[in-house]
Amino acid sequence: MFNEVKMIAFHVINLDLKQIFECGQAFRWELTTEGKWLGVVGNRVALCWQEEERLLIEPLNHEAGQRETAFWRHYFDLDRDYEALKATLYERSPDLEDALAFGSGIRILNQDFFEMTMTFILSSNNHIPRIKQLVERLSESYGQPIHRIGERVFYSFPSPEALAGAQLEDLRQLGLGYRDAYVLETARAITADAKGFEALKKLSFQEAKASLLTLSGVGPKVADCILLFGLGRHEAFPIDTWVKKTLVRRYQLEAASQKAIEAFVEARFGDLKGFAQQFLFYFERENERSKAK
DNA sequence: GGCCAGGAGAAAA
DNA sequence: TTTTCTCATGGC
Repeated sequence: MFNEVKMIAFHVINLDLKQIFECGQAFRWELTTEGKWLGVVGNRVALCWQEEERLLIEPLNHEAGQRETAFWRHYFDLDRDYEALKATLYERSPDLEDALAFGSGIRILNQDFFEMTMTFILSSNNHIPRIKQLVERLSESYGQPIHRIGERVFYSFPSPEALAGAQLEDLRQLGLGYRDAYVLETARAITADAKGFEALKKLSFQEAKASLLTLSGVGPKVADCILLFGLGRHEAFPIDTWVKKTLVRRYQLEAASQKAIEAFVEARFGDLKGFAQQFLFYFERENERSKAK
C-alpha cells in the first residue's frame, strides 16, 4: 500500500512563496534543500511549495482536512484579489510599477498578534537574519515542542504566559540585547490585560495604535508592523530605514517632517498603504542587497 | 574595525 | 512638541 501523504492544494495566482517569506514579515520559514519551505505557524509545522499555479501545503503535525484548509487559506490571505489591489495601487501611484512588478507575488500574511508584537520588539535596530535567530531562541527556551524530524525539534512561539513567567536574567542569556526588558514587560502587560488586548481588533485604527504605543519597546514603527501583520490593519504604514529611503528618493521628501510624510502617504495610497509599503520595502531592500554583492 | 540594522526611550532643545 | 543621544548585539 502507498504511504498516503495528505496535502492541501490551492489554485493561486499572484503568489510567490519566496517573496512572501523574504519580504520581512515572517521569520520562521526556511528553504529546504529540496526547494520547499519548512516553517512553524502557531502550533503547526508544515512544508509548502508551488507547482505551476498550485500552492501545496503538507501539514506535518496536523491532519489535512477542512479545518486545516481554512486555516491556511486565511494565513496566506487567499480570499483577497491581489490583481485588483495592485491595479488600484498602480492607478494611484504609477511610479510603483517597478516595485509592483518586482514583488508581484507578495501577500501580507495573517499572523498571530502576540508573536508579531514580540518579534517586532526584537526587530528594532536589528538585522533580519538576527531577528530570525532571536525568535528561534525564544521559541526553544519558552515555547512548546510540537514536532520532531530526526534529531531536530520544532517549538511553537511562546505563549504570553510562558514569556511573562520568565526571569530577566534567564532572558538575558539569550542575547536579545537591551530589548530583553521590553519583551518581559510587554509579555507581562499583555498577560495582565488579556481581554483588553483581545478586544484590540474591535477598536478604530488610531485607538488600537494608541493602545499598542503604551507597551514597552513599541514605538510608532513597531506599532504599525503589529497592526499590519498581526491585526490585519492594512492602513498601517510602517516607516523603517528602507521605506524612508525609498520615499525620499521617489517623492523628494528630504526636508519633510514625519507628519508631512504620513500625510503624503495617506493622500497617495489611501486605504491600501500597508500593501504599498510592503512592495516598497521589498523592492528597496532587495535591490540594495543585490548591489552590495 | 567601523558601520549598520524593519527603532525606542530618555534627555535636551 | 520636535531633535539628539544612547542603548546590546552581531553580520558585513
